[in-house]
Amino acid sequence: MYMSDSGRDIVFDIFEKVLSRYSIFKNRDALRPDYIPDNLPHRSEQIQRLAFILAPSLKGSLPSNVFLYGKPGTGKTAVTQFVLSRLKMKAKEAGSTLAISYINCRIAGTEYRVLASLCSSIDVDVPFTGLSKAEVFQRFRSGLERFGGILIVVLDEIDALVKIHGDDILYELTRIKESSSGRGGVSMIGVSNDLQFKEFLDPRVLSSLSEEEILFRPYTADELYDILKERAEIAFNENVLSESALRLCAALAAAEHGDARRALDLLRVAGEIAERSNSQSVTDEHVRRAQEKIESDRVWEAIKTLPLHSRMILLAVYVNLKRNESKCFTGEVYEVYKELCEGLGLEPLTQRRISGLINELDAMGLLNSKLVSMGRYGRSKRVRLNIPASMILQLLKSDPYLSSLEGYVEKYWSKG
DNA sequence: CCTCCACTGGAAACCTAGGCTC
DNA sequence: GAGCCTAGGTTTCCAGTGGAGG
Repeated sequence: MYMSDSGRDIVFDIFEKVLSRYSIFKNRDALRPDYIPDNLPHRSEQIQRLAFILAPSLKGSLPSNVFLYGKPGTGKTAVTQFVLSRLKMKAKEAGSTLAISYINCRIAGTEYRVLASLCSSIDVDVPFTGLSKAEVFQRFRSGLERFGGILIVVLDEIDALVKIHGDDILYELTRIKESSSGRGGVSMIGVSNDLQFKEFLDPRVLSSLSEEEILFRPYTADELYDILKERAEIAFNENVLSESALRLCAALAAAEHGDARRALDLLRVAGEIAERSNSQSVTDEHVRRAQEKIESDRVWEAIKTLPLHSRMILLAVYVNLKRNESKCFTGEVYEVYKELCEGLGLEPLTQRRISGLINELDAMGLLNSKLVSMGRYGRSKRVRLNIPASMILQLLKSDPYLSSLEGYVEKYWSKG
């Protein structure tokens, strides 16, 4: 049996400590990103407008399509969920035939999956692959006819879908209204993080989708403070959170384009750090450490989910950087990458593909690549690592497949 | 002013994995 | 089982290019 110094069971010790300790949190869930509070500060205007637009659905007539846009963490999703949950309740009371389908386009990923998820919201079964899009759409259409009520479709992060797959699906959806006979139909709420996104849309789609528009400005530091204060009262026990820590959270998040989600994350993680270090209160220091932790978690999360060849590229960049200092262009990275592949008995991808993957890693912020011209000596991307070397070590250790390269990489570890 | 390097990045073709209908 | 569909990753092909050195 594992005994602590005092001779008691270590595990019980921990459990009892947690049970007996004056805890920091009263309700940690209130700081989670999917928590929808009963009050959304500084968003009453948007809530009222959205409610006003959607209200006709209770009487069986089709609401206008709405387009919500604003930067991440400005309350678009929260306002939508807030209004829709109440709409759902009222519809039940009033006995209206109303269905709501919430789809996050970035998570759904493809047009097909968006369609499939639309189908499932009106109880139409479709396989997750295999059908032509036209077929799925046909099933959706006839399912809708059978359903006979109003379907409110929320397309969250709609910009992600359109940028990759175009606006065909939106065009088809806006046309349903015209072609379907009688009552019922589809009403769309498009939600976009990208303010310039409208330029990607076909004018016909745009005019139909944005019959109404609601703009979400970034929160100011003061507004963020109000939001945090309200949540903190639900989430934390009394006198745990210092005023200055709260201010700091608001200020840090305001500096990052007024992102409320970020602000709440900061507060939650700061609370967790405080709790773990047995502190009685959450201080500025905890908030700063939370800031660092969130950033490094974000990076590690990105690395962890990287496909094998992208990981190899990170390694190759690292090794190449150690090997010959300043010079680090696509060609050299590719040479090192091929060596690593050989070491693992792996068929290397082409340089064209690697060039593309480097661009992807750049977009994720794990690498910095810059196109430079060296005149007579050609044109290439200068690549730099944008993550701490400790992450590379962590990557090597965590991936059983790559760990066999550890010795190879370590040769260059001490250098530089 | 011209050349020519070492790539870049667009486009299309190809491959695989899944799944439909008949 | 043949013949068709799609998504997603990859390869193949190739025209295009900024600027140092001639």
